[in-house]
Amino acid sequence: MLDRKLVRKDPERVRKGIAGKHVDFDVDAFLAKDEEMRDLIQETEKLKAERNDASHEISRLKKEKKDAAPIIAGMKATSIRIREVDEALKSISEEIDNLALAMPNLPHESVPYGKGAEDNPVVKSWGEIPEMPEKPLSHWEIGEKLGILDLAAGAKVSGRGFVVMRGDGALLTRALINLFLDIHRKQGYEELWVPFMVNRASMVGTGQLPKMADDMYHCERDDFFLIPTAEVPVTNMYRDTILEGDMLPMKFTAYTPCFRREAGSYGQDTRGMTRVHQFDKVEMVRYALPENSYSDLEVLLGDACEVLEVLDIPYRVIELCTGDLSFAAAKCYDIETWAPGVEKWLEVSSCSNFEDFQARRAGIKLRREKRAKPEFVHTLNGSGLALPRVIATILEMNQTPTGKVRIPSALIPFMGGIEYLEA
RNA sequence: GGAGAGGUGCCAGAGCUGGUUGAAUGGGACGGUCUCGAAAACCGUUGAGCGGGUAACCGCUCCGAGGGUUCGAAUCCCUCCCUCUCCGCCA
Repeated sequence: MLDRKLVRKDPERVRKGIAGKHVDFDVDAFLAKDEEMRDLIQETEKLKAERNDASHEISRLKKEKKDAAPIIAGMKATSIRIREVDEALKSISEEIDNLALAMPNLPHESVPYGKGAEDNPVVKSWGEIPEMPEKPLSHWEIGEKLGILDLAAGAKVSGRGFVVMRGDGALLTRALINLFLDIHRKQGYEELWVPFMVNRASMVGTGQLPKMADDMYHCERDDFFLIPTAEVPVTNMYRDTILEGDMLPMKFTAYTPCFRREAGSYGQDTRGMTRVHQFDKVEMVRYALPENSYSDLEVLLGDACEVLEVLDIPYRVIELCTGDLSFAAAKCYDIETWAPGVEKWLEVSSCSNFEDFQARRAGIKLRREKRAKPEFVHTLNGSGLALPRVIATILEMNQTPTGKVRIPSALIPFMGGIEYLEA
């Protein structure tokens, strides 16, 4: 959510920011409604002040055993009017709230302007892509050959977009989760284990709702949502909370499965495990002081990159341009690894600064000094990392001419000493 | 799932026979007096959101959430959520 006062005061800046994201939003219609609402607020408040005065008067008269009937009779009309105005006010503020929730965050001034993914600049590259066999196999071919990835089984028990990992494949998943969490703990993140289903307020808090409703799995009976990322439970832990100034910064890491309907992406990545409905991810979430959030974003990005460096996997970092930036983000870096089998860069991490956008929605504030006015915190998060794409990269990048897959050395201790995946 | 108890300010805890109660009292925290310093004691301060105003300030709302009754509700009624105790069921 944006600061409503900012929208009033500097609509031009808001219009520009929204336009940069290529989102359709009528700022003027919003402002018109906002003004209408403020008129109603003033009317009802005036009436209520009247009513409060009369109430005191009635109370006084009754105590003095005097007749209050005339005032009471007079207040009946006022009361009815208050009810009418409040009703109108309620309906218009609901409209405004819905509009406000659909207004995207504004890109940070440092974000390059662009239309879409093709305009995202590469800002960093690390490692060398090793020499590959003539025709590198895709991860699903390797996975099936080694018997560690069973897509048919996944399709049978659940459906398309679900995978079964078996044997050393299952072990690989577990090993990666452990390695990732260990790295983040060393980086100073507090490890959390959180619910995988959350309530509606949490989904609104981090910005998944109402905009992305179609991409979420919903348990209607209990109105629970399967989390699309650990960001949701971790960021919402402090929903409607005023933090003490010295609590910041806070940083958390959590492993969770992630559930996504991928409603808008039919036809993309239809094979393999690079786009599935359920996947595993280790996430980092930071609560930052506003003045530090951008330096924190760089640190967060570095913390995610470190995971790939530990695994000795080459990567590149791209900065999302305005047009490719997600709804809630003010600035975002994606980390991508090369998958020679599918000949694609895979997004294994996304590190974003939401500034106070989520904090406003979720009501996460901080009080710097004892009696200071609470202000909104900044929230950030980044994947560290998304498992299936890392696995795809490892399988494709580390495949040998003899059909084996070399396990990155840092991972071997987590794999019970296994150095190669082989049939 | 069944039975009961309860959800009030930073915490504890009154109020709940409807009427200056945003809320007693205690604790904590902060500021001050006292002291060489500290403790104790004493005095004072101590919620958030919204609207109006350059500001000082003024007004409105909030006692789990949402409705209702009433001139007026923390206080009465209804629905929902959550917590605790007991029973049942269960990994």
